[in-house]
Amino acid sequence: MEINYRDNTMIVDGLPAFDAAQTLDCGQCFQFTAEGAIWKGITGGHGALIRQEDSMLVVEEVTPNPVSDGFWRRYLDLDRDYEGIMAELMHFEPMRRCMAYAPGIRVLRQPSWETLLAFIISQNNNVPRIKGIIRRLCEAFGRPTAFGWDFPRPDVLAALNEEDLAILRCGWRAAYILDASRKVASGALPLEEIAVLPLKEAREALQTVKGVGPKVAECVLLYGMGRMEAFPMDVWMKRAMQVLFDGRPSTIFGEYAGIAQQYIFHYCRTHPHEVKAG
DNA sequence: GCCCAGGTATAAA
DNA sequence: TTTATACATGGG
Repeated sequence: MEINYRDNTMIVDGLPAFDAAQTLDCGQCFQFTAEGAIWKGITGGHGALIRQEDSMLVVEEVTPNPVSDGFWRRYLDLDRDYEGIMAELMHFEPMRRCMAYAPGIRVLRQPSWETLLAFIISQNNNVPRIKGIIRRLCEAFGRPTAFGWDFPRPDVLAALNEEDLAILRCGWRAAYILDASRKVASGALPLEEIAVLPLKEAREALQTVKGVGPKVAECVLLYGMGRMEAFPMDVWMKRAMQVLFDGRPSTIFGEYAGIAQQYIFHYCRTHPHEVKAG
């Protein structure tokens, strides 16, 4: 793999196991939309156009940040050895099926604050509607840029009340958004510090937020804190584990349980009949 | 109209 | 400790 920076563009040649559509539209993040073959999104204050040309991944930063600052390199987790991880996961037969279906999924390393809110919003919800709520959240309370609206800061949301959030049309989750915002803004929930705690302690800290249960906490750890050993579990995954893996525990996947889970999740979402049939 | 969605808080058994 | 229910909104 070779990374080159030119003006405001990062060009990655020979990146294994990456497909923009599979990675950006598999339900792990909600701020990207496709316009033709170009994926457009803003996260962490960085707006970019992402496209693939032959063996190259092209990330064009369109907000006034230097693309060479490493944000997208970290976000896309370019330095992780996916070939090695996938070789390990290949030892499990059902994993082979899942990885063969969408071999271009990489688990993103998203900003923890955005991930926390996104997965609070995601509960008992569907992906199109989650995207809509987050878009309205950014448009109403985020910082406008030349490219679009950045994600709102916790202190901005902390000063609001439930009526202010009515425009989001997010239902009862408004109270959860406010509780998370206030805990982060006040310093009661230091996300950077929580990210490096032992897994059990990190889970407990996240779950002090109203509306954050075991599932949301696990998603924040995996997608927003770089904890690849975390393992988001939900009704789909429980069923999938039973059907595909005879109910064996997630620990069989070792330190990359979360990455394995993402392949399984995407497969189950797109093959509901197979999983339901059992 | 109907079912359901990357769940959680709450109460009850 | 486990199980049942309500919860706001709207996509399909």
